[in-house]
Amino acid sequence: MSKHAKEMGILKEHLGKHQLKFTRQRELILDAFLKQEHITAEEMYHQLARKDPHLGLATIYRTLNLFCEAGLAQARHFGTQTQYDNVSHKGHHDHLICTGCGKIVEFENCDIERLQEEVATRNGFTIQTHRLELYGLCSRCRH
Amino acid sequence: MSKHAKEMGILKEHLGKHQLKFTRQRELILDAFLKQEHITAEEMYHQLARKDPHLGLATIYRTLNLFCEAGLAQARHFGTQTQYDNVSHKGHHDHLICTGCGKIVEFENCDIERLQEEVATRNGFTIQTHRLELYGLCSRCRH
DNA sequence: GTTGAAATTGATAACCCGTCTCAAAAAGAA
DNA sequence: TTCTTTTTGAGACGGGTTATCAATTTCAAC
Ligand SMILES: [Mn+2]
Ligand SMILES: [Mn+2]
Ligand SMILES: [Zn+2]
Ligand SMILES: [Zn+2]
Repeated sequence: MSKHAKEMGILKEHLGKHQLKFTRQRELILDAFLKQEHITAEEMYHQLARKDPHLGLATIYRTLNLFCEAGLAQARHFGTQTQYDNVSHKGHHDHLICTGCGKIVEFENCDIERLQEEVATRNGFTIQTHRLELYGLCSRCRH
Repeated sequence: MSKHAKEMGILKEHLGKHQLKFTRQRELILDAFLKQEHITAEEMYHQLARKDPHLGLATIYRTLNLFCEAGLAQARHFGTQTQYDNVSHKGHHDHLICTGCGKIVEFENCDIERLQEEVATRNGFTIQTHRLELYGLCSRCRH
């Protein structure tokens, strides 16, 4: 049994439902993706160049976006490039981002989420998604 | 006394401190900007084309960024284009965004802000800025 | 295992948004 | 008015992502 059998199953189910095909590239990219917390398309491009020098950047973008549709990833726009966030084996979470060194810390806070719901309700909204990012200096960069 | 005397004063003070000049374009753009809650550079470009058909898009971008430096505006990246948020006469606030009609509602919630500080402290971070956006359907779009 | 329709891939062109460049114009202190 | 400095407008440019399209691969049906 492969290391990422569960996620591979999720992907295959999504492919089946949308008459999409299981390819060597999709398998390769999923394997690499699941080893990361966050990764950009370019980073993955360079990383995978060793395993398959012919893998195109467009394929990486297409595949990471496919993972988002399948619920395995979530696209986040921290800085200039899109970060693809691995959410397959942890639930929703938000981020602390160090403006000094770029370090990213994940966190989850039910109290904040609850207050968000309250705000939405008070304004007649039904929340579908949200984005909470805290930018600042980590302990190392403060000194 | 002009309608936007206070903000014009803030701008002029900023200009003075940085040996920048007060121009017809900057005055025109500030006047238009202060009538909005949020606006993109393109929107303002088209809107002002009537008053001055020769006003360049680059000037609008430069001037809106200047307003950010002067503390009159804040750049926000809701969708694909940068929204310049009028913060001159209200303090910091966050946003509810309707994914149906694009409506944007501003809100402020001290409890959420306090919890954010707690999360940051717990992780050794000092917050500089944050971004909180709640995406969902407004009451009209839900039906 | 072959066949053949449908999906996918990779190279690269196109795209979008925003910034940069630079010569001409405007500001404003003296 | 003079003269230096800043600003402007037109368009070129740049980074990140998506669109295009011919060649290849997948996979269901024989
Ligand atoms: Mn994350
Ligand atoms: Mn606002
Ligand atoms: Zn840091
Ligand atoms: Zn709506």
